[in-house]
Amino acid sequence: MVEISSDVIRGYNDTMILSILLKEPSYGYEISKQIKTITEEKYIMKETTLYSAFTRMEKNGFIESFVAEKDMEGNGKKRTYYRITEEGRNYYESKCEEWELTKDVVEKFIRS
Amino acid sequence: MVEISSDVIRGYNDTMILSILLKEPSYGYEISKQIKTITEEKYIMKETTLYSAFTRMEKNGFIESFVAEKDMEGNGKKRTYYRITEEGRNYYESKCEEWELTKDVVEKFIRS
DNA sequence: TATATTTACTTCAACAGATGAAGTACTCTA
DNA sequence: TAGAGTACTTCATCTGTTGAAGTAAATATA
Repeated sequence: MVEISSDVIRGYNDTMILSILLKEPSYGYEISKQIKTITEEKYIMKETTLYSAFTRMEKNGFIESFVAEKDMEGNGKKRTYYRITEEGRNYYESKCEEWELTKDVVEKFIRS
Repeated sequence: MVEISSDVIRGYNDTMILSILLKEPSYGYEISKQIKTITEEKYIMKETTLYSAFTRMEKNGFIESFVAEKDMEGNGKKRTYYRITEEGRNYYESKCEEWELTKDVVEKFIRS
């Protein structure tokens, strides 16, 4: 089985998280499960990678956090939710452009 | 202008170098110029990145070095040439497979 | 012939992001 | 009431990239 190495996906962890936050605010555990589902378990983001991405992106102004005691139905434990900012949206857009370029570049070196 | 960040291309610097060495042995300065040409200057590998990749890959057994005083025409200065090994070829092949998977995964998070 | 540019590297310290290990604590289910 | 699931946090370590700086031979230009 081929596995994705961290050096390859490194530049896109933040982008994945932001793409999920584009739809609605969410929190760590939920985002982690979504990434697993969306990629059909081809990629599982490590907890430490995820939470350190939150810290970094909040510092960079790409996301904002707020604490919610319970979910809408009054279930679950306290969570830290994150919401994407305007800067986050812009960053996401620029990453999408960068991806097209990266794909072009890398594929010149990949056997077809 | 969109620029490729190091975190994105990180996992593919070694692959690019190996793909050039698949054709014939080469050396730093020449490989660097080839990458620039092949990518139409969309990606320029930094010297330190390139030379540290050589050290790492030689240690990993993906490439072997030999010194040539001059080129075929008797021009130029002393160079350290690198030749890809069987392990290097295998590594290259596995990276190509990994790339297909990575592309699939990343594109699930990129706006189309 | 003197100077500038190109070729061909090397060394080193600093940095950022990913990671494993370990721990905390609450909630839900059987 | 025990165990699984939820929801994180802290910390030390590792790897690859990078900037800055330096070395030195070969070639082009004036």
